[in-house]
Amino acid sequence: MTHTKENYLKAIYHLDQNQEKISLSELGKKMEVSMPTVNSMVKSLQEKDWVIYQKYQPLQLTTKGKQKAALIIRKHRLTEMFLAQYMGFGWEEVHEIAEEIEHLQVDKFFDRMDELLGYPAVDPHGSPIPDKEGVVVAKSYVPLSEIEVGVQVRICSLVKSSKELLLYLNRKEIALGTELKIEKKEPFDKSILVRYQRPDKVMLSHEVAQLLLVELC
Amino acid sequence: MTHTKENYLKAIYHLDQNQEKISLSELGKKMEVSMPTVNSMVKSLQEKDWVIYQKYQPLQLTTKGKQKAALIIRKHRLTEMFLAQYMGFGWEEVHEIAEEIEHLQVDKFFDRMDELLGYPAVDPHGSPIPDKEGVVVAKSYVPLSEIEVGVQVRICSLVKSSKELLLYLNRKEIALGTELKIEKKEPFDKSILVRYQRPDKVMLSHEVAQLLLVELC
DNA sequence: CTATAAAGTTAGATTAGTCTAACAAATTTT
DNA sequence: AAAATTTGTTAGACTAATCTAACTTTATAG
Ligand SMILES: [Mn+2]
Ligand SMILES: [Mn+2]
Ligand SMILES: [Mn+2]
Ligand SMILES: [Mn+2]
Repeated sequence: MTHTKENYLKAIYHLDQNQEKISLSELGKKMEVSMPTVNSMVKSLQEKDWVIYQKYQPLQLTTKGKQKAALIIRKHRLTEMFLAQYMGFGWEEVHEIAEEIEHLQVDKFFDRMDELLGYPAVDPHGSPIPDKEGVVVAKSYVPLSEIEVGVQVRICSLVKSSKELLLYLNRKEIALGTELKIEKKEPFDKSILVRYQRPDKVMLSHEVAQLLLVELC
Repeated sequence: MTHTKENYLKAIYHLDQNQEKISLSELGKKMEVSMPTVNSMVKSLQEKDWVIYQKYQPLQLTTKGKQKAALIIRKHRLTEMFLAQYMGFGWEEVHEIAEEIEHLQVDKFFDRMDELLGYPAVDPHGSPIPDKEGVVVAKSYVPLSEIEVGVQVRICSLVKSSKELLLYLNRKEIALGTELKIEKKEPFDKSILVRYQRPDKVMLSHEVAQLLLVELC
């Protein structure tokens, strides 16, 4: 399995999480390649039994493909955790580096990271780390946008951890584990006013609140 | 620059250290590829101005090529040091892992390792780490085999750090920094008897003694 | 100084991953 | 239902890295 195919498989896996059916054009967009490229790639992924594909039909990951993808994601997330915990990188820096490291073939390296980290369950963005069999145990959190006024919650994960969001949260001093209380909800734009370890109350847009996954506390 | 070309360049660099002239067949042997493969590769390395090459003539690294190679070796050795110091890998394990990691393109990662390690000058086998400009400052040590009886020395580096040698040294409890005194030299097979932090004296073959680079202490 | 052997080259093929251009099928809009 | 748009396919080309087979040049050994 090549570096390239691993990235396709991961992309398909992530698309699979959000939609049931995966179109070639979506995959092409995500991978930033032309349609003929994606077309020939899915044929070759099919030959390895990682996807099911028929002309003009949407793409589907096989169980085998899902597992393969999960194992790459395991490497990715373990790496992110290691970069954050052991090397002092910020949560907004780790993804880019892990994107390369995830393709290393030497298992020893990832096993040692796992051990040093004490077998972590989640990455620095709160996403679950698949186990060595490729099984993912994901907790079901609720978007902050759906919490009622007066309730106290803890930030546990993010829907999409784009660098921009992470830098925004840094500026607001919001991190995983931050506990906050909903002070007020503005019906007009659905923005919310929250209070946490800062002196002043902070306003969060609906857009942001939708991306923050929380649990009650 | 691809992963593959980086490995060729490194191989040429290492051959260059030992011999003046580098033949394609040697390079082919080192890289475990056929002669036509090595032939077409050197042509392509030449186009990038990393080597000088003319039909039927031995290969030569350009200054540019030497620098490129040194920067890859910098990544390799920094990685080895990090694996040993921060992740608890043995000196016999690090090379194989570093062989993969050295190709990562993300400079941030290597810079952070360098910083965390306190800008080390040598790798876990005592080989010098080239600086960010690709300049190598190599100390000139002496093989243990050339030291006279009665002299006290410190092991500082190895001529060739094969896994087999490293495991042998582990068994003998010899590491970088080990200080030893030559007790006796056997003229017949040039083996030497040494004493160090062990209760008993230890016999080292000429073969081994040639590979251990020492300085007086 | 010829005859082998070793080293190096060329030609041609293969696989992986990519592209553009041209066309076809499916979907959406009018 | 026809037209327009989007989506997907095919054909053909390119680069990188590799191989085998056949040949040539250079080196070595009688
Ligand atoms: Mn990530
Ligand atoms: Mn990747
Ligand atoms: Mn090494
Ligand atoms: Mn390598």
